[in-house]
Amino acid sequence: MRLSRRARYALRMMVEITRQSNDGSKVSLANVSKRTRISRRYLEQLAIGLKNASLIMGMSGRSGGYLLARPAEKIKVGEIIEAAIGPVNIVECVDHPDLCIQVDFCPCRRIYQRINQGINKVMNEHSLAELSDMKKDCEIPDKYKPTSGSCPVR
Amino acid sequence: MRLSRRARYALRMMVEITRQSNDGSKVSLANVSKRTRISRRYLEQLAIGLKNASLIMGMSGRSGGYLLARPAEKIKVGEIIEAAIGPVNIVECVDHPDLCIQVDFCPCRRIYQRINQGINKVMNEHSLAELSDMKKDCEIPDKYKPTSGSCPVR
DNA sequence: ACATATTCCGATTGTAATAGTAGGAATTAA
DNA sequence: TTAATTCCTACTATTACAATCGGAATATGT
Repeated sequence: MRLSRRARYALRMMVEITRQSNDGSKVSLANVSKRTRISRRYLEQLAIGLKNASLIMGMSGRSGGYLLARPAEKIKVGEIIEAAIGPVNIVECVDHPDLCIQVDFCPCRRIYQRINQGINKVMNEHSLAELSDMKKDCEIPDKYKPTSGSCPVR
Repeated sequence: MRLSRRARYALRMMVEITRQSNDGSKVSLANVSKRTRISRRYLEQLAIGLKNASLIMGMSGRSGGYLLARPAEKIKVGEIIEAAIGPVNIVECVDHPDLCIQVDFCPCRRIYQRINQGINKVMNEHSLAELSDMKKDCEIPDKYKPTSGSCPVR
């Protein structure tokens, strides 16, 4: 039961945009890619989803880039994850009750719902601002920064 | 972020064993298969894991079968799921910190840990006995029971 | 005007995890 | 000795995910 890389990359991307965009300036995906070591191509895909969810705004053109659509305090972690991978439900029967003939008699259903609630509660208790706060050792020291090759950070 | 079918089947299997084994009697996988519509072959695989985790005991031979290794009250949902799919961690870096060069500087790590804690808390708050309790509409009415074919219950 | 850096869009391919099947050995009761 | 069971290992199919690719549209700086 893993959180997909897609979701984690989306979080890292948002953190990076927040950190780089100090005074509402635009941040290019090329820059985000350099600092996160996630390929620009992949970031582009993620950006579309985040944009459609109205979490960021994108400007095309030469000095284009992205910026947050709202203050980081008002963007919840859960919103970012949902934008990246859709609603978080650990079982299908929540989205598609008709897939299971025993939904109404399923002894486990209540447990699944509670786990779901637990996950979503935590995700919506924390904002992007909290994640982006750099008050202590949130910066990767140079000696850990790879200089080339694909992303060794998972 | 779905709970695998393997884990859900393991839960259903355990519930079925609990319900069928009233006075500590053995329950054959053939019977479990009939009632759950999960293939006997697949149940066999799951049973191995549950047995290794000391949740059930298996007796070979003609009138063999499985029974709970402990009272259902003392078996937590989390134990069953862990026996089926291993420890529940939504990110790899908990199991394998060396996979990510930025573990110590990861802004998201705390969130991941909290979500993990939330999930595991719920899973260990509930016992197999609770799931197996049949006090109300936990039985699939006959009209919903498939008579042949592969498992339509997911 | 033009070159360039960017977002934007759809398609494709590669890869790993999961689901499910299969054959047959070992065990034990009827 | 037959039959029903657990037990063990391997294989195959399917699916979801990760990642790449080509190129169009857009805007900017020079």
